[in-house]
Amino acid sequence: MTDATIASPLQRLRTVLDDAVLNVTGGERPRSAPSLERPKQAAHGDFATNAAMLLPKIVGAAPPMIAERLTVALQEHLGDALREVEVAGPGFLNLRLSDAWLDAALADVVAAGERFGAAGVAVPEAIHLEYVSNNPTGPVHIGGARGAAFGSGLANLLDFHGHRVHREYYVNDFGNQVALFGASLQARARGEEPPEEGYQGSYVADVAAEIPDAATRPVDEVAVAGIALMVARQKASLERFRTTFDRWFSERSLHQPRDPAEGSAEPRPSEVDEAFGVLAEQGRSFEQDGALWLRTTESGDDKDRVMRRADGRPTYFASDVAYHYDKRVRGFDRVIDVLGADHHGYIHRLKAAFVALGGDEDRIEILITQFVNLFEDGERAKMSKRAGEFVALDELVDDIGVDAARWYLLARSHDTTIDLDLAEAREQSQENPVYYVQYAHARIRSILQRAADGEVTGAREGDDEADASTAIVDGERELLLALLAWPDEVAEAADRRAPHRIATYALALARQYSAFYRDCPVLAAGVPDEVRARRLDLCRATAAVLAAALGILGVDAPERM
RNA sequence: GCGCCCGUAGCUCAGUGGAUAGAGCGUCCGCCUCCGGAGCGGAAGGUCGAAGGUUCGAAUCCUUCCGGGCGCGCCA
Repeated sequence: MTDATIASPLQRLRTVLDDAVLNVTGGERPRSAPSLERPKQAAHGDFATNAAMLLPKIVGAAPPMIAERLTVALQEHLGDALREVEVAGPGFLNLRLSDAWLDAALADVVAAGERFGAAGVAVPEAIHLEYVSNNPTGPVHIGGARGAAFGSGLANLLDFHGHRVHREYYVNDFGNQVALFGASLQARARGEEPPEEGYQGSYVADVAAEIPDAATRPVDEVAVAGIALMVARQKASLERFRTTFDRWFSERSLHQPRDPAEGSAEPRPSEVDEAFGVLAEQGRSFEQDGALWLRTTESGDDKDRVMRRADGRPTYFASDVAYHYDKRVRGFDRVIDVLGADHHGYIHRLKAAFVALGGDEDRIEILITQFVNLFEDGERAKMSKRAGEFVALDELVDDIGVDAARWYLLARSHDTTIDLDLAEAREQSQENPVYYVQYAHARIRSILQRAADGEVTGAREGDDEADASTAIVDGERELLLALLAWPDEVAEAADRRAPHRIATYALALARQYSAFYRDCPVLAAGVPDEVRARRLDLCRATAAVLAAALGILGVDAPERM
């Protein structure tokens, strides 16, 4: 079975519902697709739909009346699979499915294994995803940590959903900050203080010590060597944080002439110059006061932006323009930039550049991650007091661990500020949500291992009084319904660029499993074989979905803890 | 002043048109003859910042206002 042929049980049910709707309307579709979701209350059935309430204008009848007609249509389509339908409230249709349907659905889930819920996207895209992009003149700081958690989580999520994701880090290795970094390194190598506006962090001396002859070499060579070392350090920090990239894109490369095209001896102009040429051709740029400007106001910016100063030096924005030119030329279906909150003012100008260079406005998304405030027992935390440094990603990971750090940074929507209490994430780690989910996974794996070893535990008190019925009980049903929601959760989270939804879902599923674990013995003697088989399947499916969810979040799914 | 984000339980946060608004932590009361107690059950706790509006229906959409964060360079 390939990914493309994995149709989720719920998806098939939705198709039936759509058919029923078309039957009732005579072929016309409602403006918005009918919902098909688990109702909040168990009394409202396995699934509920608002379909009847979307159709009054089309059908010319009141929702309850339409619901009755939908009921008939659904009964025709589903037959015995449908155990019960009721019209409730303002026109909701509450569906209850038969054991046979549920068993078949479970079989589908188990067959799909860890790929259940994967590759569900209707139109896969090649997506360029840029995230973190810290300056290479210091360690990855807490803002970068959030960008890393969100960016890598989003990349994993989009990938799981069926897109092709290219992960990229933009290295700002160009401009006067690089020169300043070089000067700071050389000063440290000579045992001097860095320049007034230079880099003061303690890491500067460490890096300087790794550069041969740093005290005497030309300062620009020191700068280049220093940047290379810093990038390597960032790479190591990020890999430890389970955040990787397909490419580390050099800003400097945008300013350098490129190798000749095939069959030519002439070097090609830099991408900056080429982008400038395209913009001039398109009439998107203009010269004023000797400077070269881009008309970013056409994309909602509050003023136009300079790309090249009167003295010929490019601005930082020139690099952005060329970088987005490069992204566009590389031929992705979509470009997503993940930026920190302090860059939200750049949204318009980046979109303007992308569009001016021939990109489609709907093909670029700029996502802003909000700030992270660290607390320690309710007080503002001061982790790194070394001058000139923000709290480093490494320190955070040393303190609370990769799994907790990723969970806390990824379990919340990217556009809300996070107040992270380190004492809570660290000292109460035993009761941390992330460990709760991991525990559920480890516990299931343990049961599955025992089952594989042929273990049967003693009958539990009360078990022998139970009849030998093989009907699906509430604990099984609720867990299965939670599992069936997984593909929808993935689709929703991916479409909304909201990996935090995966964390919310994983926690809810782990809770649901706990209820099942409490009420439904798997290995106990006296459990009918058919029931044990079903419960083992539920265990297998839950473990697979938890592992997939944790995998998206970049959190370990341990076999034992 | 203008722009972006946020305002939901004591705290941290889910919930972007559906039925009685949820979780974790914290607090209180219970549960280890039982597949992993890193667990389970229960309780208390909410004018969803405020006021209008749209709708059969609003935490969710619109308007205004009030709080908080961030940004408004020919710096990078």
